[in-house]
Amino acid sequence: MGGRVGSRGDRRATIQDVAREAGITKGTVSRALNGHPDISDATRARATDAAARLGYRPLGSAQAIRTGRCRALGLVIETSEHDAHRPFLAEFLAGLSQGAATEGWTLTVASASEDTLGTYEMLIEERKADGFVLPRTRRDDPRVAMLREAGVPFVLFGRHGDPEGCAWFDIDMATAMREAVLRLARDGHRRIAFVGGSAAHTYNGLREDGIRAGLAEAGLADDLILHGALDRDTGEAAATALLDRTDPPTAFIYAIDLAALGLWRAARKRDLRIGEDLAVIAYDGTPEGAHSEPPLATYAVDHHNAGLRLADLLIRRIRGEAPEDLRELAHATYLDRGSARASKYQPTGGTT
Amino acid sequence: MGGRVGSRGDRRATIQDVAREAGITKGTVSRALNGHPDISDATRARATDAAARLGYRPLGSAQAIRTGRCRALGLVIETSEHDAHRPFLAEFLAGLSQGAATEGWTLTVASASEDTLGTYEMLIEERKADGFVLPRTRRDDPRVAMLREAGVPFVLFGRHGDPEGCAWFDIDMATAMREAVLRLARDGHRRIAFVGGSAAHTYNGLREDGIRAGLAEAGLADDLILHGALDRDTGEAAATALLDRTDPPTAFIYAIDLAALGLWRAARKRDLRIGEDLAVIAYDGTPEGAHSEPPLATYAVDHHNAGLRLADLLIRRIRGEAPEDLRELAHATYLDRGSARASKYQPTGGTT
DNA sequence: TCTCTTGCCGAAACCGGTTTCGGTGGTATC
DNA sequence: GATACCACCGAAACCGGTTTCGGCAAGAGA
Repeated sequence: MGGRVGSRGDRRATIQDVAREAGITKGTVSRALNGHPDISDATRARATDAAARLGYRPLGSAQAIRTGRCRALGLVIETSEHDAHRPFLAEFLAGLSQGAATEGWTLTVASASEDTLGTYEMLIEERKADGFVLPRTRRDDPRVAMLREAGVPFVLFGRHGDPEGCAWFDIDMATAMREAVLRLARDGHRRIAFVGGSAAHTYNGLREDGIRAGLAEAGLADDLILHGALDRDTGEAAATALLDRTDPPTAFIYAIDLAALGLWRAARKRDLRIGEDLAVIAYDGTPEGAHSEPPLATYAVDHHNAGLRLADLLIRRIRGEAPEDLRELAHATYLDRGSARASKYQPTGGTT
Repeated sequence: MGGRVGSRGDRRATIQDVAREAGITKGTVSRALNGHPDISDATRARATDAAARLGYRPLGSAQAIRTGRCRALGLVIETSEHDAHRPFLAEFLAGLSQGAATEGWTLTVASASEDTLGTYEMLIEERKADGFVLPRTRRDDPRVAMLREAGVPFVLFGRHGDPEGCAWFDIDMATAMREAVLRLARDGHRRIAFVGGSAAHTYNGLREDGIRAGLAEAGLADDLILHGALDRDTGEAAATALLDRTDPPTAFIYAIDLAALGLWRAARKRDLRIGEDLAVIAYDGTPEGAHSEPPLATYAVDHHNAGLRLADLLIRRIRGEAPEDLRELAHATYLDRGSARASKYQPTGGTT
């Protein structure tokens, strides 16, 4: 069915077959196909033609043993992490492997529950990956230190405290959060709370920075800032703490969608209605947000694209480009949904 | 830092180094380490000792070129699939790669948006995987036909219409669904609906079989069966259609959690309350189900364990065990939550 | 016309393993 | 005591590529 034109039975074509077909030696075929300069155009054409005729594709492991490159990107998923990133994993993986595939690379996935660094070391030692994508970067990330010292290429999804030697792709989340503040302030809110996530991760500081910038720009107080809300339960707890203050917020910004959904429960217990008494905007773009009542306004991240870009950046890093040239910042897109409004505070509605 | 004891500088130890260290030839080391019978115990001990001293680990790609095995499991995720399985992907992947790791294998992930079979063929052609895990099996699955013909080992997560030559791991979902029917019937429900998912996939028929068995056992009619509910919207549509009948159901069983959540909206529009006027049980165990009001009763699947088992089965399949010996059926665990009750129909409550 | 480059390619070594083949020494058999 | 057999290991081929090295022929310069 496939229609392979193997020179001999059903075996896959080897470089020897190509050499025979083209009437040159296998060494020459190798150099021709890999673009070495000391091959004439005519010979190169004969090699590529013969390769195409036979459907030749070099065997990755065979090249790996000489070149030391296996043309695979590594990704280690940490099962101990809180699962805020779970919903995106499929999109992200698809983007990564698709980006790798366009260059003929593959994606090697490993998981680590405890000894994360050991997992990386094993993959390096056994040459299962030429470089790594590091998701969920921490402010001071041990993986960065380790890979830096080992001289193994890597690219961050997120940023790092010390960007020296780091290539990265990230979302301009500070701008998004600043925008969120200004958006709510424009609607008349004067008491805007921010509920952050994990303090150890870089995203949290960056989002807080944006919040503080927005608050300053709007001339509002920054006394309603909390952290540590990672899921629905902790998000509810944070909301409860804030709503119980003497001068409670009328609007919330959450660093994480899933945590924001905890506000619904906290609000119900106090007979406050989101979209009327309270406004809330979050960040991530998880599918669940679209199904709450009212739906959750959020800054959505395109994780498929993130995977695509990270694969490209990492491959270029492995090929030797300078990390300083491999840094990209993309934007989150605002999904304007019901939860962002609080009719009590709308210009058309009640008082300020 | 790592403390490798490489015989020469920082280079990783090769089989030559081990041979030198043990005072035997590299061929003998290879045979000793791979358990060939024609090696004396004494020599084998010297080889393993030397290997341990040097921290030797064979280079996968080097073995691959001779043995034809790369010691990697392949997984192709189809991005075009509806995203009912997304929430589990992280757990599932973790299980798979962990299961692979225990045998020293790795997991190669690729994605396919259109040409799924082509993706498999490419991975086979380039020997990026020794076998495949096929998730979301269809009743008549083209991947099975292709891999069967190509002679490439595979293992199904789910079952197949023609089990010939198929190894698989699956959940005994028929029993779960049958139990669900009996559970609801015991609570006094006489009108029990079943809302299935994708008819092309095997899971749907198996779940329907269980439902019908349960209905027959309870002596109830099977006129409330619908299919095609894959997400919240289609789940709501199915619920609407059923509730609008002249003799509507008082209890629902959904084949998919996510679809079951669509019942909440349909019920609200009719002023029916789940946990009071209506009972619902679903299947999957998605995290979202725990946060609805009332929480969704469901048969939860341990996807991490599924990954673990599938990795083990596939590796054994690749090593040559007969597919008939590589079939496992696990059980879903019932999460008894609020949505399963309908106080109107409880023995303590109203009439039958 | 002769030498010196230079472009281009073949031959062979090499990468790190696995596998085949043959030979050695020791023990059992006649 | 000669032969057959067996357990065991060294030597070398092999897997499918890449890379080094050297030589040949053509063109440039004297």
